Amino acid sequence: MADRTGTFDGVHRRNLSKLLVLAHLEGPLSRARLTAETGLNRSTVASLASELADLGLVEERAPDPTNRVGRPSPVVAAHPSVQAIVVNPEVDAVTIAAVGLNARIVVRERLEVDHLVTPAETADLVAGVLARWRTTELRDARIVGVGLAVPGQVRSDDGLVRWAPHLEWTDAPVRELVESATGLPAGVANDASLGARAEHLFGAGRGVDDLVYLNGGASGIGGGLVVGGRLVSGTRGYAGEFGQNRPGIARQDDRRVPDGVLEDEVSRARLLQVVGLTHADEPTLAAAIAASGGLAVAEELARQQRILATALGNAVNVLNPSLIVLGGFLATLAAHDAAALEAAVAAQCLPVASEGLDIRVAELGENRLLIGAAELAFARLLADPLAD
Amino acid sequence: MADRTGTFDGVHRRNLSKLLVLAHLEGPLSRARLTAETGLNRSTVASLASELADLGLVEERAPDPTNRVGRPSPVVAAHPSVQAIVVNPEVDAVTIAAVGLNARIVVRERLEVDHLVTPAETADLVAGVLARWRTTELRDARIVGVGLAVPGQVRSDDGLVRWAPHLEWTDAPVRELVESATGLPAGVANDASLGARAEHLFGAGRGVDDLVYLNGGASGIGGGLVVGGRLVSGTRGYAGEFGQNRPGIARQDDRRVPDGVLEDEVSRARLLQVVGLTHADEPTLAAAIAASGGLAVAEELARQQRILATALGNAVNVLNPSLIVLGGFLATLAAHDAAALEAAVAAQCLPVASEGLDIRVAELGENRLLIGAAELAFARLLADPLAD
DNA sequence: CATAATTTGTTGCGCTTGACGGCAAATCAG
DNA sequence: CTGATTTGCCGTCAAGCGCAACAAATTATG
Repeated sequence: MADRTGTFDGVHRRNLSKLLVLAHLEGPLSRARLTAETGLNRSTVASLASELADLGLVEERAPDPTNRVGRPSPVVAAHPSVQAIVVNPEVDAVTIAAVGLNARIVVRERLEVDHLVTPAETADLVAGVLARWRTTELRDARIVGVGLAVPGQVRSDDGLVRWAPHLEWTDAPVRELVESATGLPAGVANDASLGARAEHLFGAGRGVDDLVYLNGGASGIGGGLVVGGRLVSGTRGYAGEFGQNRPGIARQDDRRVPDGVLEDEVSRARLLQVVGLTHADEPTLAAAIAASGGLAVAEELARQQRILATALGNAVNVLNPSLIVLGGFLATLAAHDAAALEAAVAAQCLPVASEGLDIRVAELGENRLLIGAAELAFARLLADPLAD
Repeated sequence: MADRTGTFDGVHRRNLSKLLVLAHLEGPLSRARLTAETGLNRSTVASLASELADLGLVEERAPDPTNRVGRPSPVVAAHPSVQAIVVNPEVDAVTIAAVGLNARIVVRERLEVDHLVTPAETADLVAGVLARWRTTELRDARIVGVGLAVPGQVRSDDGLVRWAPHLEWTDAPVRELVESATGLPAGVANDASLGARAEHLFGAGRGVDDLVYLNGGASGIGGGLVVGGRLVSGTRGYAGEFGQNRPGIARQDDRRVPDGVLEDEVSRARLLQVVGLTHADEPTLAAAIAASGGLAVAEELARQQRILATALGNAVNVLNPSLIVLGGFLATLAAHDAAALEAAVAAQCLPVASEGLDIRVAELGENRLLIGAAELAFARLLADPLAD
């Protein structure tokens, strides 16, 4: 009905939210820091914090021993037993984990599969694992929801997976399937977007308000963008598909695919091929590249960097971010000659737009998607801790 | 010091702001509609509205005669005598106008110049015109600030014009110059960004939360983007420079400039050339194109559409907007064969991303930049009507 | 033309909730 | 052990919104 914005109740809820978000994002914080951070009154923070504690959403612990003058301030921490179940279905496995409100992974299980899982199978797998965990690791946990990171386009309204090419899912109502299998509210989003969110909140993009994130995987390039501190989803949730872009290619002989898209030209498969591997994880590929002194390898790296630089330059012109975060094989590609990439990007965009632009490698490891997906499940709670 | 967010005072200020913004954007509104729109209580709206009236920011008029049952509701309208001075320096002229809080242009004057104006000259021109107006048209006006729309890159922190190539301004502190010449607070921004803001708030993009705006001018292509209902400025304010992008060009012989950018390939000058004109305003160019049955003209239009479609497809992949607004000669280019352009864009981006995508022509005429610039001047007032 | 129905302004009251100030508590410096 | 400093705790205060009852102004109905 009414969105309580503008009323007193709304203020209260927003203040609770603000505290909980701080505890969630910044980790354990003293009450004193919370008052400083929120600008609220000491007494107000005290009452809000104890309200959150009563709700079981935060723990108030004894003060940390600090070496400063004055009365020690109790530490407020997001309650670790408030948890989200997160799911990442892939071609060869389904990873399921539980993530605490303190953003730490509690349990994690990778279920290898010998065939492509269907949406219904995925839901059943989640329900099964959850039922087992509920009697063991998560006996005392309070599970607030499920977040799914899906390699495909997900409609944000209803979580419908419109198309996940590698899983061969089309218009899959996986959100509803998971909700009815588990009895928990679920959220679904594109995996790369969730990676962007994770890197923004907990990784290389901490505290940065405008960033572009690109991840290079085995099957293509995905991404996400943060504008003004908020993850961009677009109208329907399909934003961030950098891999499908067609960047300019200045040298005609740099092109491999006629009318190809970015991920046709800048691809992990081509890197593997040129170093003579068929399958390899990222460290192995990076090592192989570093070890190789071959001209062909150097050529291919330079070619891919040139095309990537144009794509990044385009993004910089349009979005004027202060940071570009590269993950997966794009991190390997960038790390190989970071200065060259930075220079190429700067050369391909408006001079002022690249001022103060930083290009960094993603920090979070393989848990990135899980942490991002947990944000989906925590979103409601964080936005309004009183919304049951 | 503290940003009063989260306190009661903050609620009050936000509510005042909400009402004023509604009156500003939606035009005159009944108090009844305001209560519905804000979700606040009748009595609250009454008190807020009369507070705004006391501040001289809105007028409360007698009810409009409506044919509906029930007691008529007084109409609240943004006060037209609360005004902004707006300035648009160009190569051949400086346009100065006064815009009311009701978003209507009160006075407008185009001062032709026979040389490139300097920032200091611009400031003097503004101060001179303003002084004259203050004794005539604007005798009873309450001028709250100045907004400048500059064709160049403007740093958002301090309004420094980093580079305006056609005006030949470099690192021009035009904001400070105007502020000290007029004694009014001033804001400066890129002209195309302000065009995007105007089209978003009052033009083809009304009510649309995610849109991309591209304007084709004589000297290039500028643009702006709205994400989640907010104009994107980027870290330093340089966002929206679509004209400097390098989109993929599938057919090699479509390229005119080696390693050229979008505005090298998709250009008004090339259109003029192919129809055999040297100078023409937009209607003249459009008429010439429509009149010409020549193959060369059709070829050039199709070529430019192809390249534009790739650039737009890239933007759609990344931003998933629900609307693309085209202005200037890009509107002419699009109108020539709208279906072809839509199809080409859809073919160049992820299928789901173009679902429900609309491509429209800009609605606001030559006053677009002025109305956008007024938003700069009104921003403070609208965000916090009590902030003196 | 009179009465009913409907919508909305007006008024006074109450309640929620954050700010404020005084005091106590807990630490460190010397 | 004393003073300084920081912070928690508690009682009081007040700003401002919701609410409900009533009044006012219009249309619908017979």
